[in-house]
Amino acid sequence: MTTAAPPPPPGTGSPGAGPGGVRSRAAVMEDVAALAGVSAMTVSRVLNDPGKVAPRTRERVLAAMRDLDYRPNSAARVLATGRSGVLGVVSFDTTLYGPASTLYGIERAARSADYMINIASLGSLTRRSIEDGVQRLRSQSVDGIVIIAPHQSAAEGLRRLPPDMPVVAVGAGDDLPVPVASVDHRAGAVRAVRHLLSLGHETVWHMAGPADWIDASARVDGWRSVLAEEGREVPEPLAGDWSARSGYELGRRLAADPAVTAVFAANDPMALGLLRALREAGRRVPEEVSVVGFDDVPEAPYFAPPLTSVRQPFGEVGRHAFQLLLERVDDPGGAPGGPPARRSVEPELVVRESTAVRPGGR
Amino acid sequence: MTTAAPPPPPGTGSPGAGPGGVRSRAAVMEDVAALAGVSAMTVSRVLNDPGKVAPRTRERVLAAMRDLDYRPNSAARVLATGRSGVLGVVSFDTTLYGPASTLYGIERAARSADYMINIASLGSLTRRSIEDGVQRLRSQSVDGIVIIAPHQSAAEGLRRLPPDMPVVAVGAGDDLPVPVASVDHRAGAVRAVRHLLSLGHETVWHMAGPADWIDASARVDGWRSVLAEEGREVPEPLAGDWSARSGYELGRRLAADPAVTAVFAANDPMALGLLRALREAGRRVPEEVSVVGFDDVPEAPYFAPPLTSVRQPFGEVGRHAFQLLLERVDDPGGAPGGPPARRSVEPELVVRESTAVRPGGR
DNA sequence: CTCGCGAATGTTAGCGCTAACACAAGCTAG
DNA sequence: CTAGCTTGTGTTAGCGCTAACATTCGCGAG
Repeated sequence: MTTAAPPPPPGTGSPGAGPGGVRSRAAVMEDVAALAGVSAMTVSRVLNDPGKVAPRTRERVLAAMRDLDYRPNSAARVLATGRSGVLGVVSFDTTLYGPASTLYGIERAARSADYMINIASLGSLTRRSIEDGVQRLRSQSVDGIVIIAPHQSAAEGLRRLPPDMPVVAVGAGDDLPVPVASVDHRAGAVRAVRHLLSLGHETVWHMAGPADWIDASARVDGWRSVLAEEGREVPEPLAGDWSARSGYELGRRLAADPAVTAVFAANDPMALGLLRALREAGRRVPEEVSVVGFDDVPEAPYFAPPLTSVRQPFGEVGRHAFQLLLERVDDPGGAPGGPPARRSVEPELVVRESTAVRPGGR
Repeated sequence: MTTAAPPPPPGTGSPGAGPGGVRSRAAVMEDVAALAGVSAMTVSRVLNDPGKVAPRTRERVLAAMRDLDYRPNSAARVLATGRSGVLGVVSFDTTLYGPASTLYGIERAARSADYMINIASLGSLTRRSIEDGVQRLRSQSVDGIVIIAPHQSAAEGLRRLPPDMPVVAVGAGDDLPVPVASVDHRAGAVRAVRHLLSLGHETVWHMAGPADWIDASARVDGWRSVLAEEGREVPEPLAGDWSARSGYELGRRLAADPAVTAVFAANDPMALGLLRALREAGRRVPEEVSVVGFDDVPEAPYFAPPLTSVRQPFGEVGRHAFQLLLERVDDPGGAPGGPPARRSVEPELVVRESTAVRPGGR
């Protein structure tokens, strides 16, 4: 636009005019320099290294910037420095509570460090689409990339990344070649299941997430390990797709089985679907069946009944991801050799009214 | 990084070597040109205007690009052309279902037109913070900005925008100086209220959103106008903050009033809170009280009971916003004089089990 | 009084790309 | 067989900024 557009029609006043002159295009560094009576380099220094400019000069330059409403052109800065102050985020379905909250956490952390966020959300979860997202961000000269895609396919995609681009992953597996910030899903599941066992239930059924999601399988692991450790029977887990709908459909199967007295659902929407299925089957919660969810969405306390759930500190995970990425950006070599950094947060069990002592229990 | 970093440790082969050498820095256009035996300009043309290059040459250039894994540097392109292929989105709390879904819709539309998305999410809704978000995006050289902030303060902020930046708003008021894509909240409220009246309810209570949100007041308007038109009593609306929590708290007041037989809640989470309050007060839904929500979140069919709600086509609104913005970007002058474009989508009422004929009614 | 040094500022060049024009062929029309 | 076009390609300059080096000035040490 700057050079291609014809000059504005004559007579259109003079927006952002300097003293006297008619200025119509946005001010550039040279304009500020001229107005302040210094060279462009000095203006640049005021922006990037104010200590190196004499206070009097600095004031003059700052005043000129204000007068002209000067705003540095980031493209030019990127071209000259190779750094953009922009981080890329690759994410799948930002409509889901988890990804959305994580993204939000990253964005807040980034903002406070004066970084901007470029998002590339994926239409599907495949190695290809992840690589494509990374490439699209790369060509935007982002300084680093956060990948929110706790999915098998992400793990594969992450192994074939360009080595010169700092990348961190959120909530992905343990054996990745990049730093990972995550919630300890396994520990969360352990807490949920222990809670149910402590209420006297013989065993705990599990409504899992999709098998190819890493969070989902970590929760299955945690659930299974507690049952094994305590010598309980391990029922076959049912796999849903995170949606309330799938929770409802699988829930009807569980509701029909009188042996089921405690269910650990892999997320809150599935737990909601399950609650409906139980209600329709005439099985009362928590009197006959106890239910625990995962996520602790803000609505969980208002489910029928209020849902006991494992709270995921998404905001904190987002902050950690940002921190890890920043470390990589500032030190691109970064601890080569050793395994990449992990930063993991323990989720917390929030007990509400959907869990109770087993009917006829201890 | 490019120029500032110290040279790589010796032994890593010569960076950017010619044929036969080890190449370490990313390839640039000049490298591709050399390999293909043409000038950089021809490479540029292959990228931007392939028709102007002879087929044989084009093939050679494309092959060279592949060989070198060449990826154009967008910063340089921006600097040279003034266009970035990036759109900015200013949004408030992308954790909420509405903004998140709209953002997602915009992102999908943008991706299919090869645009990238830069987000600036706001910590608070004030004129200042909106202007700040716009400025941060502007300095990133975005081609245009979508503002998702259906709030009074946005309206104020929008009036003082730089005139040279294409901006569209999502779901904001009617009298804005920029194009607006939105859901017709008023029509949605009208449908909800008419539905309740058609079931025989004498009148309909309203649990509103925050008064300074434009969607909220449009829904209040719709609700009030139907009642007025039909000559019904208009109860005082109760204003919440969109959260299930506020729905619960206000809901307790409504639940205590035996005159209340039908409530229209301004969104689904508030309706959820209300459902809990009614349940706790022993008032059965829908036998004693009918409830309608707004948004139709994916979980609404699994509430207790499944919630009748007004479905907002967020994805479609996102697409419209993107379209409007694209029109502005391609034609910056764009219909000056006349009022800016509006594109509004009618929401749809989805009837489920939370509404029924008034107790003892016709 | 002169040298040297640090602080403040200026100059030059170049980041990678594309607009605008220049040029070299090959062609058709007169 | 030359003017005049079209087609394909190259050359030059510059987008706005900053790294690296160059210059100027003032001041205390020798």
